[in-house]
Amino acid sequence: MLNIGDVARQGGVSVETLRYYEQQGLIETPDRDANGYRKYAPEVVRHIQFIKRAQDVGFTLRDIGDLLSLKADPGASCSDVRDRALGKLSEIEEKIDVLSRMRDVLGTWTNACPSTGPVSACPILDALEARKGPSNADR
Amino acid sequence: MLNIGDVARQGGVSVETLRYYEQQGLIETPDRDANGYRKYAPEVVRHIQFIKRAQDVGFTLRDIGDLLSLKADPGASCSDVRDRALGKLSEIEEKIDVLSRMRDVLGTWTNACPSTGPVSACPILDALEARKGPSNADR
DNA sequence: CTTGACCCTAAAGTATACTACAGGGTTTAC
DNA sequence: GTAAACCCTGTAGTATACTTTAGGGTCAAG
Repeated sequence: MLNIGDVARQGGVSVETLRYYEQQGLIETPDRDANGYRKYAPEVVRHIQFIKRAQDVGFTLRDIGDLLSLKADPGASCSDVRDRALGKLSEIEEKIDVLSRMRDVLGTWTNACPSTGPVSACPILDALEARKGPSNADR
Repeated sequence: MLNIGDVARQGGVSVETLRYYEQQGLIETPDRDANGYRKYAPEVVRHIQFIKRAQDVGFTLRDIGDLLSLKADPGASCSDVRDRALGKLSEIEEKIDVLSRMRDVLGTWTNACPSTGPVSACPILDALEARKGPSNADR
């Protein structure tokens, strides 16, 4: 059995984060020692790594809670998980699209800038001032 | 002269947003009418559109404050503005890189998923559980 | 002269994922 | 026996860009 500090070290998170995850229902409420200390089975470390890897591919803690429910539900199907992953995939692709458009516009503008001369003749500021650039349909 | 509601409508923002921008120093403090109402010159609408377009290409309000300072500073050079734009450009490219990696991983995983069968045999959950996927060097 | 639309301020709430702080027990090593 | 290192709870703070709420004046139309 591990103390919270052991789990934190092995899982690569802080003890505060562990308590936070517990509070958010992402970690099963651990048993307590006579002194009130949380006592963890070693398996919880893998559980935390699951959470961290899911974050790494873009899932929020809320998403991860869902994923964990599916994981624990014998009636759930693989396609349920796949659906979450596909949903996240399109969220990410949308973000990439938005950012790519920003990149393109900024690229155009910085190329147009001679980088010498006063701000009064700055093509970037001009572009921001005039009705140019992307619409703000998104965000 | 315009009331705040007029400016809001013409600028495509809410009156609360305008008061917020003023509080943040992004809009010059307007004169007040005898009744205490803010009175704006019509030019302020362009100013607000400047802010919104800058947001559209990824600048934060803090960034925009900087940009506005440069714009107002006769001693500032065009290259100062360009530097901000280039800095923002690399921030955006970095974000795109992170997201692209997420997309690639999620794409691989969803392709590997047969989408039938119980969660107990889900390759996506397996991938999250095992030491696979990107390191969390970023975020 | 009243009703609805508009204006004002100041403070608190929203979302996300923690981090930090205050105040206080426990355990381990020397 | 004492000091460092660890554990506990509960609350508040962080960043960003607003939105909402509470409580209260003002203006134009009928």
